[in-house]
Amino acid sequence: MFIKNLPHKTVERLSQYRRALLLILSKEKTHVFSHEIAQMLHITPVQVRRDLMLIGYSGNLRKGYDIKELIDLIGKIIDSERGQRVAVVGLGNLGKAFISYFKGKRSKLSMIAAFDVNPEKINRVFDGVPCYHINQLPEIIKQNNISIGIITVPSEQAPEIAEALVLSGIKGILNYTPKPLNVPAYVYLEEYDMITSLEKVAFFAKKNDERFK
Amino acid sequence: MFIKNLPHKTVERLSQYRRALLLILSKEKTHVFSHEIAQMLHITPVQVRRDLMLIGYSGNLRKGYDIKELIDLIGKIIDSERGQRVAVVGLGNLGKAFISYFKGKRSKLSMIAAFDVNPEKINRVFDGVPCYHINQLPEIIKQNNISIGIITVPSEQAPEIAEALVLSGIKGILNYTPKPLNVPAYVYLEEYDMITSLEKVAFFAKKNDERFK
DNA sequence: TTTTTGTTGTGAAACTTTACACATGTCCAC
DNA sequence: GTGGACATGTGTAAAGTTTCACAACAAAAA
Repeated sequence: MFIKNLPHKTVERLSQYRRALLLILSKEKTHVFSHEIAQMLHITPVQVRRDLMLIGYSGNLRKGYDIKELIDLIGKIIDSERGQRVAVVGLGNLGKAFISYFKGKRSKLSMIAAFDVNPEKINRVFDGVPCYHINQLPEIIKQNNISIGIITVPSEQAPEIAEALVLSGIKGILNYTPKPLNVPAYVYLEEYDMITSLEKVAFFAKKNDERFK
Repeated sequence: MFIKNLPHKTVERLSQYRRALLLILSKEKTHVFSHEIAQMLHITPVQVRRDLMLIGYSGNLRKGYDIKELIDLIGKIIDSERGQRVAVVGLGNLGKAFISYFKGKRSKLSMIAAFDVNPEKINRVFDGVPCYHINQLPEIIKQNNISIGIITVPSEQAPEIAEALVLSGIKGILNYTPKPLNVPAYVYLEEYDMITSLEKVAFFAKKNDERFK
């Protein structure tokens, strides 16, 4: 399913809508209003309607949106039909956290492999995900047609990991190290830095505090 | 130090500038150009200059920006003079990851406490941070004047934790659970959802892949 | 039948963030 | 000194995102 140029923020919210909707779907409740979705995510109803407009979904004027239909439509848009396989590089606390969070979430995304250098972790299975030595990365990525890589190694090693991932044919990278990475344009890169978001919270908390004093 | 309404994105970048600058500061290199900073973070030089303009910092036309001065100025703006104390609620993999990431980063932020319900973790020290039972949260938060809380508990428990944090006088919350929280306006709330960002990467990776095919 | 109520869908405005374009200034080379 | 090379600082435009305001409409109530 194709929608021309869906905004980044809308894509994020669609993922959240779907998860929220899955939680409230039941025999008794088959429809939902924009203000109900909005309330669950603490955003405005207009925002919800605008997002749904962008994906071309129409609700019922009196009953709201058909929950099941909407879940399916979001799936058609954000999921890949054939599914996508994911690997975590770096099985430290953060890598493990990701795998645990992921577990049980039914999804078109499947966590296939983890990589590390620690001999105690290699060739063992963590929460259903096998861990390999980083040397095997190209081989495993290619064999299993893994298209998404999550980098949770110490930041000094992030660039070489990214390069290895790119050379192995990865399509998207989620980088949790503070080291900004360089990848070709055909690889989608998302960077997230925990320290930065903590410093941001600290800044606005301080500011809020002054403002409300 | 006060700057009127610094944009959110600028605050995030300032935190990143500072970290990048700390890495390159040395006897030999005392100044830096906007395009050098830009290159390190993979953004445009104009963006860097605009951010520095917003915080009122002027560089030297020929030598660029004085690294040390700039680091100090950023500190004056984003740090709180008296420092801020941080606690992690939920000492699972994610909570541990946060503490480890944090360790060693000199900063005006100090990680003071962790909370959990698992008896094996309570009253032990992880990476220099003591872990308490969640029942002790209000007491410890108040006694230690902790102003920032990071929530890394299972998502069902997030709302009650948030409420406890707010009642204990917290000023900012960083929520890593997918459960959107409700907090009063005087508490700054930042939400980050790992699954959503993974689904986002998956979506744009898929799209990129189609585009470059 | 008519009015009231409450919802969706959306053009247009407002706000936020980034990029362009270029005036200004400094140093170096000649 | 005069011109060239190269930075900074910034008005303004552009792009991205959210919100306002309201038309359109369906069902229930009067």
